[in-house]
Amino acid sequence: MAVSDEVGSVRVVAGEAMCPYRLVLEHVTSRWGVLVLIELLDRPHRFSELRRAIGRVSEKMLTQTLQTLERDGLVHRDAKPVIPPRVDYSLTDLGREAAEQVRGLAVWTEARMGEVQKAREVYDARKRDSEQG
Amino acid sequence: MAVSDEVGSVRVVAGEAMCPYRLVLEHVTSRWGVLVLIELLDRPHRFSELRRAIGRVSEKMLTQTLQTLERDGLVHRDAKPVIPPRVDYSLTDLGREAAEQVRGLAVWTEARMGEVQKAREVYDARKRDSEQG
DNA sequence: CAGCATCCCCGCAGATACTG
DNA sequence: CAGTATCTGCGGGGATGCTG
Repeated sequence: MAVSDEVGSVRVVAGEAMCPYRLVLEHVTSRWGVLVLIELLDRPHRFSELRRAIGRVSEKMLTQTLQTLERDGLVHRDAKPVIPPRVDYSLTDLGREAAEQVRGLAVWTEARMGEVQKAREVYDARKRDSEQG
Repeated sequence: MAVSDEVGSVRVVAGEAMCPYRLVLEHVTSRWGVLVLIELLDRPHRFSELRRAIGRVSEKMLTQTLQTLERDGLVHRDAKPVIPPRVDYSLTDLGREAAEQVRGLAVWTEARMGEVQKAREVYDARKRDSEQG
């Protein structure tokens, strides 16, 4: 078979076909990545602690998110060889830096959330007016 | 038709069924939202300027992102009634605050990108070893 | 408890065509 | 130029079941 027949099917993990800058940015700003980083900034967590703390995250997505962050060197995974298994996740130094940036965003969001919601109401009201009136 | 037949199809905009806090956070950390905010922090942009500046964003996604950010009161849309149409997008005061937080993340990412990539190589190498060796 | 494997849905996002 | 409208795929992500 010709090599050219293969290239079409060559596939890296979704989204990897972009510049490294955006790739890293997307990992730390990913839906669950953001929440994981913020939680871990507080203190190390076990897997199930993270699940409870974040809430409404599936096992699969949490695992996936943690693996991505670990691979990027932001999260440290400490699996203790005991029964039942116990795995602790914590931030690396690099991860702590990232998490602090993310926290800035989170703090801002919490502070301004009300204003955002008001802005939405204004926007929606205007839109209704321009459509009906 | 019974109302109960309808409820299944009742659908708000995707992802709206979550707490407002996360919702706002997801808008500003969204794939294109991040990049738009950063670009606009520099200066106001026209629609096509944004497209070029960001690169590889479809018209549709850019429009959608801008509408979301406008609705949230982060971006101001100034449509001038001229032909050909000219629309300028800029940050509101609220948007500027958000954008500055996002920029922190972007600056960090650019600075530490190299370390992240190294961490990945280490991770991948370890994984290969543990699988083969 | 912490994960992996599998199945499957639906919604994000790109492509295309059209409008003011 | 700056959008809307419509179609389509494919991959994110949830649900479930199983393993060490």
